[in-house]
Amino acid sequence: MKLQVEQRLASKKINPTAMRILVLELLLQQNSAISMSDIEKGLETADRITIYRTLKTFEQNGLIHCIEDGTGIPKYALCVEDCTTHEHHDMHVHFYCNSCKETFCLPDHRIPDISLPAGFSPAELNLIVKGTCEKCTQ
Amino acid sequence: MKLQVEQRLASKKINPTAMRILVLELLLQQNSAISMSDIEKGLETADRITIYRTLKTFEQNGLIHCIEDGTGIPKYALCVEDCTTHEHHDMHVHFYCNSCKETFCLPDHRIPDISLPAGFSPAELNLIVKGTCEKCTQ
DNA sequence: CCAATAATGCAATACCATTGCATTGGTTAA
DNA sequence: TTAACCAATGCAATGGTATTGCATTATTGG
Repeated sequence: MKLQVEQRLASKKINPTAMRILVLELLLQQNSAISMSDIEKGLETADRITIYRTLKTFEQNGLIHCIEDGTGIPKYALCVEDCTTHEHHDMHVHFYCNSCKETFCLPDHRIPDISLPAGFSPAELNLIVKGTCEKCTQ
Repeated sequence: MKLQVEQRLASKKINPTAMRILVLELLLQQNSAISMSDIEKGLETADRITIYRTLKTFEQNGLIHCIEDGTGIPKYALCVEDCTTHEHHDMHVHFYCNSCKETFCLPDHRIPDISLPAGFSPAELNLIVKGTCEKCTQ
């Protein structure tokens, strides 16, 4: 278990400190994207600023990606294994549930091509679908 | 001119006060979505809180819509004429230019249908395309 | 014209991101 | 083993924005 976590950090060239292992373990347990304060609540010992910098480090090294789901509060989720630092730009769909307020990555649902007006060249796509999630529909 | 502005307010059941006319006129002049502080800078006399509440009123009455373009700073733009309060949810594409930092509505470019996993029911779509805009491409 | 209601402006609050700086901890070289 | 270095951490402080309370002013309806 812990070994896998450390390997995952190492594969992204991130020093496996105690704090980073804790944060990564917490992220691995999630099935939805979580905010900085979620992480702060999930860890007894941690200082907000340390978590903030830990997430920045993870993001820069392509371990996680940041999602702006329209709430104004950034959420974080693990990238898929093979995403590289420069190309990990959320090319999949994110789903925000209006009921449980959770944000899900839908990595299998790629964003279809959009036709843009002449002169507009796209670099990055970010599609937020809001609605009701699987759990809350029942 | 001013008459048209007042009529537009009246059609959304918004009392045409001096401040609201000024803010709406400013919005009519834009060809991109602007933030609250943009409006504050654009108007000599205005108080930040009044603008804040004016925009909330406009939004509630379906005169403008709010765009979360991923910067964390909400932007506002006029809705198309026929949009109703409950159905004015940004079903078109927004474009954020990484160069000039402006946010454009592309109302003619509707978002294609997305297939979601079973149980997920969409209510609202929000697609932000980031890249380089017409002006900055040249 | 007056009373009721809505809108405004000021002050204050709260929240979150971000940075500076001092301290800790772990690794390397002498 | 110790000294020196670099990365990581934690505390304190700052800055920006959203948001609310309350008193004042403007607007509307009778």
